[in-house]
Amino acid sequence: MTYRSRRSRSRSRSYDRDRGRRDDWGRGSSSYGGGGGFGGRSSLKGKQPGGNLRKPRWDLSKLTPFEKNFYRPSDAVVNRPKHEVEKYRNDKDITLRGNNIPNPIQYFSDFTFPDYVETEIRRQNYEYPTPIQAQGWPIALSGRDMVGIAQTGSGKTLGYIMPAIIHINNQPYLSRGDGPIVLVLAPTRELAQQILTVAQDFGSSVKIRSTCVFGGAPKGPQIRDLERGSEICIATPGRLIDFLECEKTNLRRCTYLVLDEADRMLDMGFEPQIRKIVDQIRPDRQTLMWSATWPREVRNLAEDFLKDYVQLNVGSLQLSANHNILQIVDVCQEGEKDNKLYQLLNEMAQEKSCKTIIFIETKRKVELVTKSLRSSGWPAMCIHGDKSQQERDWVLKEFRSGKAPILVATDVAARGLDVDDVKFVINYDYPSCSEDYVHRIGRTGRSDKTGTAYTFFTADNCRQAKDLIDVLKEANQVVNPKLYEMQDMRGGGGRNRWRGGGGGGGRDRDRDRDRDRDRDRGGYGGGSSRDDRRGGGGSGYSNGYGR
DNA sequence: AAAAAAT
Repeated sequence: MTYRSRRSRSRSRSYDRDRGRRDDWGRGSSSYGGGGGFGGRSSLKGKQPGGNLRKPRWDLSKLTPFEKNFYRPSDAVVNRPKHEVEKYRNDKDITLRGNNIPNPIQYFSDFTFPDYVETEIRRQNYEYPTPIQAQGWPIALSGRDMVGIAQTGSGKTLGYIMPAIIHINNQPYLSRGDGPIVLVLAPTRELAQQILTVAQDFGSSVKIRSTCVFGGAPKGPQIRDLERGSEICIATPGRLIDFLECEKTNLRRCTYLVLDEADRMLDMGFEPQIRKIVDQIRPDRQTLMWSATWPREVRNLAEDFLKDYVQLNVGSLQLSANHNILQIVDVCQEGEKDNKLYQLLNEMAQEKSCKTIIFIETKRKVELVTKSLRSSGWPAMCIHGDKSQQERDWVLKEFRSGKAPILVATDVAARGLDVDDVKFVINYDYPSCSEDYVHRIGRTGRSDKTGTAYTFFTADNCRQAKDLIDVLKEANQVVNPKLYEMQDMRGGGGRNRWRGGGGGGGRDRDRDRDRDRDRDRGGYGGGSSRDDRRGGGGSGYSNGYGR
């Protein structure tokens, strides 16, 4: 007997008994948003996104017993003995803040997983949970809210999808007209689709239906999926609000909310949309928020959306890149870039696998460079936000499969994209903030592989020099001496978006970071001195910058 | 100044 059937059978009687009253809360009138649920009819042309959505009046006292207790902590959680836990956390550079934090699980065997999860873990040949999963799963499975701060590629998608699937299996089946139980919000369409594949890999064997809701694609199929019932919905904000407004779906059944790449979504100005959506979800939901950084804006969002949450941080809070990546910075003139690019591509073409992403600042330049590459016979394709979604999907597919091993891209591809075997990242233009640099080069060196990042750095980028030097040093890379000259050209640290945006210079950021660290120490008593790892000096790399 | 995201 599967976990699901066991669970739902033991629960089904009380659930059925409650169904009559359930309608009071669900589709009925009394306590829910005043007559007919979400917003009025569709006389809403030309309004602001979500302007039509009314915030439901949540009357939690009128919930049925089941709804009140919509989730019971999973019996899959096993608490490890304490001394092992401390050792694990120290080894993995994991920091935590919060009350009553469940102990991590280090091996899959530490869990008594439901059968279907074990089957899936075996089928996909996972050996160990990643650190984010090892510490994140017990938290998520115990029903707690959490913030996970980790770079992408750390296994965080499965970190929230697996608990989501167990969560769903503790719920009654969807009825006609029910919206999703699990909602995942993501910043870009590509990322949303990528999360969908993880959800489907894991969920399909237990008949959990996942669907993806995003713009640029026909609405029909998405609406059909929602109407048929999907337990998991992964969405970019705009299209979801659209569907909520015209009542193609609703969030009345949603009890598990994931905000992925929260810092990115805030950067992109999604905050009002996110708030509109979250307002539609019952306040006693379980909320998981994921972010690569922990700036004030994200902290504020966490304070607003999460209750008594556990903050889990894997890796250091300072801006740092994956250490499996060889980072080479070429300080040069704008006009030299094209020749240098061709030179690099020629060298790379010698390698066996040579999937390469070239990042360029503007959509127009992306087009130009792609054209020039193609006319020289390079198998390059490009992706940016002005292309039709169809084209974006197709290009990405060709790149993933290796048919088109050179991808020229704007920052639409900078974050979260998980493509196997990307060997090289070329920053043709240095990004506007160094955090994006870390994300871009993170497209290579995924899942313990190695990769190389070449970066063209011009005098125009000098205000970013200090951040870049810090990142290079932290990753024990050779620092091109010309970078120090660049840094001197404009004193240290320019303003950067990733810490508080307005007016934050390098010094502000250091202060911010120190305070974070102090709070960590106070919070759980063990704040390891992450910064001590800095300044590791030279590595064995002899690289050819400045060629 | 630019990128992303609903039509």
